[in-house]
Amino acid sequence: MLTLPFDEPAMRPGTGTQYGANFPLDCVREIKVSKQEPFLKAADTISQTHIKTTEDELESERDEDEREELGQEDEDVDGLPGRRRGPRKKKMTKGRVDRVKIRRQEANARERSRMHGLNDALDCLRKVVPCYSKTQKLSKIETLRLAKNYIWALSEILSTGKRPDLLAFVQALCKGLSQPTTNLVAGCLQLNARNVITDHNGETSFTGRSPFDAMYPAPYHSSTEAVASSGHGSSTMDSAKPFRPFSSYCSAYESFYESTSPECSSPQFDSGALSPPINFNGIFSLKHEEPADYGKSCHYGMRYCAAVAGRNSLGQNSMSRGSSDIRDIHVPYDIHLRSQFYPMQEELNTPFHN
DNA sequence: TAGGCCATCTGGTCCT
DNA sequence: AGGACCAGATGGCCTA
Repeated sequence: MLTLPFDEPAMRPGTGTQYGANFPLDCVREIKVSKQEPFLKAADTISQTHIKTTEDELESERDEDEREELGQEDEDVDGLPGRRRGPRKKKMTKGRVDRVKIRRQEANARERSRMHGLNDALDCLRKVVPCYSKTQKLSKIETLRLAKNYIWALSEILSTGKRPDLLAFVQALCKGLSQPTTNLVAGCLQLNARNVITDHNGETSFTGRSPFDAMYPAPYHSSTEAVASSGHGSSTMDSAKPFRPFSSYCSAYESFYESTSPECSSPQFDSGALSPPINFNGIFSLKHEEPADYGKSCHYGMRYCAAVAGRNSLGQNSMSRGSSDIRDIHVPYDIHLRSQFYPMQEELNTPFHN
């Protein structure tokens, strides 16, 4: 018989709600110990403790099943031997029931593992779209929508080579997002969230006094102030703190287009007291600071930077504004510093290559 | 308390 | 046969 029968307390429904009613607690302990492929281990545990240790017993049960199929099942349900139609249905002996249960648990473990992999990938995606926060994560669907909008918006910038309207950029990001997420993104980008409204069709619209006022509602606002002025609750304000503030996008944006915004040219900004974490989501970055997950994001960014670096002499600050040729787009950030990281690149990308 | 989001289980389908 | 993938069902948690 099985070493851990299903009528054991550990296997009863309700004893391990996090891992499902039928998931053995021993496996849970192993799962918590091992972060890598936890549920494969769990499946192994099931396999080894339930299958390998009872191999002989199962073998004998298999023989028993075969005997039943060959012999006893000749007497069909009607009690009329030799008169059965359709595929012969195997009788569910206790051994077969147990094996089905084990297979089901293994499949559940694989499914959990698969979903965890999917969630991990989604977490990676959250880190490379605007508005990343460890404390207040975007939902799955909003992450996908924001990523789609972000790709679209960046593609527009690259294809046109023109300075896009900043508000339009944010509106493009928020298109199709729920109002709470729109508020969140607007807060992250230090826009007045009240001015970016999502209608029933998911279209974003501007309702502020003027685009300039919406972007720069005060001589200089910290991220929390900007969001607080939106009147959309302190939760957004508090949660905005760990976000990358828009000044990071703003500075990259301005460096890209050789112009300044009132916000970023403010004395406080210049003083460095509010030195922004410079990251354009791994695509552009300045030299000030590397995010904690730089190694992950640069996997995406470096490839792009390398492509640009191969065509342009980095360090030049000229840009042919309005050019539609991507080769003419100059990225004036310290990408050359990034190129110094090339020896590290393989190391950084190792997890991805594995 | 309703609704949103999520993790998990489960059975079906497809592919190797 | 077994694994991957998918979608529906279900229950828990959280928030407005």
